[in-house]
Amino acid sequence: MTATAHPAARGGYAKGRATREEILDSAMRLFGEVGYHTASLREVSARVGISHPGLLHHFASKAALLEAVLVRRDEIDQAAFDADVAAGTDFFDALVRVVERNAERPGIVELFATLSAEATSPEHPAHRYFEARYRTVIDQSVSAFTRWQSAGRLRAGIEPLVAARLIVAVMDGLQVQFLMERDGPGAQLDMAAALRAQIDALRAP
Amino acid sequence: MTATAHPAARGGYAKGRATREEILDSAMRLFGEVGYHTASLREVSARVGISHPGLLHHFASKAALLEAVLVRRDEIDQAAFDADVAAGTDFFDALVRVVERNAERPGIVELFATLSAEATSPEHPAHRYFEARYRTVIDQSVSAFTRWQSAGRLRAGIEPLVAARLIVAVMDGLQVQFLMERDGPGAQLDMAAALRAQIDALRAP
DNA sequence: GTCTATACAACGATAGAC
DNA sequence: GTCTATCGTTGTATAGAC
Repeated sequence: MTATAHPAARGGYAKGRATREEILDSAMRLFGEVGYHTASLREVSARVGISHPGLLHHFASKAALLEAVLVRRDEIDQAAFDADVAAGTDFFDALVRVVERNAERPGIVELFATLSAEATSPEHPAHRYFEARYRTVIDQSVSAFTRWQSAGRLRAGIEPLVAARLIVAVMDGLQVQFLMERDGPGAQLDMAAALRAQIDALRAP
Repeated sequence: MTATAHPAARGGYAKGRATREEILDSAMRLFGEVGYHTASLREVSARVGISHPGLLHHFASKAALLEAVLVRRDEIDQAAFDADVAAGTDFFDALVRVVERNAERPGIVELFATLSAEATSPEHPAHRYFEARYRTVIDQSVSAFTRWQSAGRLRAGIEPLVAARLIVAVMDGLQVQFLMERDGPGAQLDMAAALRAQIDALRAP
């Protein structure tokens, strides 16, 4: 089926680390395009120009490849978020900026939206990853809302934990609507604006 | 419109319908247990007691079987929702009751949460189904919030369309958190209570 | 350590017999 | 309407070239 490139065509064998990065790039792109389940290891390897057992030398399984993609993507996003917060940006403003950046990369949004739902199953290879991720984001949001509460800025009758879960739920849910309408007619959903409205709604009047 | 195309002119439907129902029952159960992708046609057919080409005689593809399951599930849910509204229940109270019922059926919640994310892709067999579903729910919510607005009950600065999208986003997002924590320690997430908090947050103070 | 080649069981789907 | 047989593709495992 595919014309497998020979090692010589790719510059020899001494490319271990570089090949790994190429695989990660290729996999992140393909997972984002067609989803994790639909993407095949043979297609990822073909795009890199190696055989699929060649890929499996760098990543022991498809699940391991997925996890590496997730960790890598998270490092990039987390770095941008941390930079914002370190620069003095308000926590929720920094969240809005994350959403703004995501709106520019539908492929990544699709990957995370699909995976966070799949990974809900305890047996899914990315389950522990997403569990930890949700715990972290919710904990940080609870802290921020608790500070609001102390300053009398949190809407009465809503606990910080519930507010935190609603914020995270809105970020997740908006992604699905954003993706669902991306090919349709009319103006596209502005996720960042909707998130701002949600933050306002949780603010004391 | 639907992809469940029957061979229009065919004689013997008498026994076919019963088998069809058995397949639908079995598929809905298995999809809910292990998810759409993990479930195999061979397993569904084995539970019914036929071969998998036998199943494919009733449903042209795995995707067509999925769509039939979704339509069937939706009819049941919609009937319960409509009954609530017909009995004079407020629109948002009826939504909360939908969520309450869902909390009793994690398998169905997982099926819908996973699929609504997957079906985001325009090529997915259930894409058109979910697109229509979202349009309907959002339209109904917009109507309800517009009535709120006329009565001065909608929080100032939030448009009915944005409020509607936030409600739907919260319902979707809470499902992911609910599923993600279902096997973990501690008390389980109360989706209905969180949805009530969200509705309160969108109410004029 | 890096990679190709090959084999395997399970999958969705199709063809044709009864 | 349901079967057996078969196809191409998938994730994965192993053997071995350099």
